[in-house]
Amino acid sequence: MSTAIHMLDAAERFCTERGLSLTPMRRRVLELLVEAGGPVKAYDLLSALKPGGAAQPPTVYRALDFLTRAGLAHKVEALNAYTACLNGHDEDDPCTGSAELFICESCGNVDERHMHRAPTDAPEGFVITRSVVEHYGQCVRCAN
Amino acid sequence: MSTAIHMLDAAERFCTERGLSLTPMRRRVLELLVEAGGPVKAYDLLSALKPGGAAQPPTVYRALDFLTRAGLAHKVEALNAYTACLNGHDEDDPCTGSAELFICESCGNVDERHMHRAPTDAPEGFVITRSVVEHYGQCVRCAN
DNA sequence: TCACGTTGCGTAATGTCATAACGTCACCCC
DNA sequence: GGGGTGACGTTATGACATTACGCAACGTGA
Repeated sequence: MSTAIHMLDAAERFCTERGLSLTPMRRRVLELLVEAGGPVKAYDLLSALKPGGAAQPPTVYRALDFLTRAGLAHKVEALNAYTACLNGHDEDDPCTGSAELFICESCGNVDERHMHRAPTDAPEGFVITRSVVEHYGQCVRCAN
Repeated sequence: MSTAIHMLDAAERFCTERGLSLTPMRRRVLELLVEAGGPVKAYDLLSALKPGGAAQPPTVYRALDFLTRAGLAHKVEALNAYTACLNGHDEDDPCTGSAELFICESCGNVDERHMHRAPTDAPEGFVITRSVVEHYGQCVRCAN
């Protein structure tokens, strides 16, 4: 799958440009997320990392923390899982950290939109710093 | 606070009308959520229930499951916490289960809007069954 | 009236998700 | 070459949630 390689290369460039260090461990975790193509649990990543050095929880959580801070991955709150950011990080469209996720409960696929719109019906004067928006249902393939 | 009592009475009527049984345990948990006026952790509810019979996790989780299914409470996914549904359940505006939450990170207050709008930018043909929408930031009082 | 299914809750144990606290190593930089 | 910093290993623990089993209360229909 060349798209996966492309995404990793893009991530590499993305980090270099910003002085972030995409270490082997972080790159490996991102690679696993990209390969999965959907939400992955932290402990599943942990298992996947094992063959080649016994990894402990903090290792993978630190990597996930870096990736989510950098905008290269998102946490799926309602699943306690993590997914690679689908955005091309090689364009001038860096991920802001507030993505709108569409999660298919049948095939596990995740589609991602970046929120351009602010909620029109926010309480008077409420200042939003972070949003969690996750839609669950069925993608077009599974709905039929 | 008479609003709390009003909310519990409304919940009582809401359940009666629908053949749901708001048992003492469920009522007590809802009461604690209403009193808190913001997100509460399951284990905090558990502690609050203790004096008067040692409660175990399943007890409170069962009550929360009932309340969320009935639409009387919501889970705040990003906090692993629960909050009473602010909607008046005595009007013809039953909670659909998909609320949009505005959570103040300073004072912990939660404001709630019901989503009337569907996302305009959903993937082609995606059928949404459930949405999680949580905005974090500062309410108008804390922002100043 | 009694057998039977259903519902709600008690209880013990366990599973799952995440972090704290500490040490070490490599690197950079003056 | 001392000192700060960042990344990661390691051990232990904390925080959140569920499984599995049992029993009592209640309603229903034979």
